[in-house]
Amino acid sequence: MSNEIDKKLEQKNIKPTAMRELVYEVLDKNKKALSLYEIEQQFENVERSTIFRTLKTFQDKLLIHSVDDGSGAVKYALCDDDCTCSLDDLHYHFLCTKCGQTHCLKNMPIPKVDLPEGFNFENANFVIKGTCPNCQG
Amino acid sequence: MSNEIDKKLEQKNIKPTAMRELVYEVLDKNKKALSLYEIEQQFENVERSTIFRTLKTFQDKLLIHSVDDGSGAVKYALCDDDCTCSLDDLHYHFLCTKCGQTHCLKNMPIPKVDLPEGFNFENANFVIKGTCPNCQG
DNA sequence: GAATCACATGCAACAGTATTGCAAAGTTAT
DNA sequence: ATAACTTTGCAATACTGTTGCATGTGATTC
Ligand SMILES: [Mn+2]
Ligand SMILES: [Mn+2]
Ligand SMILES: [Zn+2]
Ligand SMILES: [Zn+2]
Repeated sequence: MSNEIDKKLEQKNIKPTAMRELVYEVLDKNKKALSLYEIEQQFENVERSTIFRTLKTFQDKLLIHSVDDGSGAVKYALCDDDCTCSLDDLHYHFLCTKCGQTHCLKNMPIPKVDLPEGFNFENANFVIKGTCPNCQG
Repeated sequence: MSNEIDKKLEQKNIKPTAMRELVYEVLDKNKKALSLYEIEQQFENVERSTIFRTLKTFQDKLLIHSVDDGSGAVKYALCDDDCTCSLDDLHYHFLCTKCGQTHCLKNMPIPKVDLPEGFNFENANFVIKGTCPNCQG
C-alpha cells in the first residue's frame, strides 16, 4: 500500500509496521518538529508508549532527530535522506513563541565554535526563539 | 551578617531573607549552573517549593538566568553585576557529558544569526555538549 | 501445518521535574 | 496592638518521559 513510506523505512533498516507507517506519515506531512504528545493527538486510539518506542527506533536508526527547544517537551523531525546525524548535519532550530511550533532550519548548519582551552566539542543544540512567518503581526 | 550578599540582593530589588541569602550563597560559591535539585541537595531541610519560588524571584529580578541544557532539569546561574538579561548578555553554555556539569561561557556572546525571511529573532539558547576541562582523559 | 522464536504492541504503573493551593509564620506599615 | 502584606512549609497535582509485563503478530524452523 504505502510503498513510498515503506521504502523510506527500509532504507534505514526499519521493519515497516502499521504503526511505524502512521508515525512516519505524521512527521512527513507536518513540516515541523513535533512532540510525542502532538503526534499522539493526531490519532484516535494509539498508545503513547508505542509512539514513544517508535520514535526511539526511528532515532536509533537515524531516520529522525530530536530537538529540546525548551518548551518542556522534546520534539522530533524527519532527517534528510542523506543525513547521518553527524556534526555536519547539525542545524539551527527555531521555536515560535506565539504558536509554539518548532522549525528545522536545515539550510542553516551550525558553525564551528572556538571553545576555551580544555573544552571539547561533541554535540550542540542551538535554538532560536521568536516569531515565525505565520505569526507576524 | 552577610552584608555582601544582602547588598547584591538589594541592588536587584530583592528583599533579603534567610532563604534567599542561602540560595544566593550556593549559586555564588559553585561557579556553574545548578538545577533545582542540585541546589536542594546542598541543604539539609529546605523545601523544594521554597527554593523554586526563590529562583523564580531571582530570575524575575534579573539576578540569575536559566539554561535548558537538555539534561532534563533547567539550571540556574548568577548573572554578572551589569547583566540586564538582554540580547547582549546571551552567551553559550556548555554541558559536560561526563560529569553533567553545566558551565556559563560568559565571555562567549552568541553571535547574530541571519534568519530566513519572516523569522524574527527574540531570544536564543545555544548549548554545546562535550567534555569539560575536569573530565579530559 | 505445528511448534518455535523474535519482535511489536497495549496496558498499567512508575519516575523525575515542575508547579500550585492553602494555611501558618514572619515582616512591615498604621 | 492591629491590620496588611510577604514569605515559607507542606501537600497535592500536572506533565513528560520511561519501564515491566502480558499479549499479539509475523517470520522461521522442523
Ligand atoms: Mn531539525
Ligand atoms: Mn549562563
Ligand atoms: Zn508561529
Ligand atoms: Zn566534566
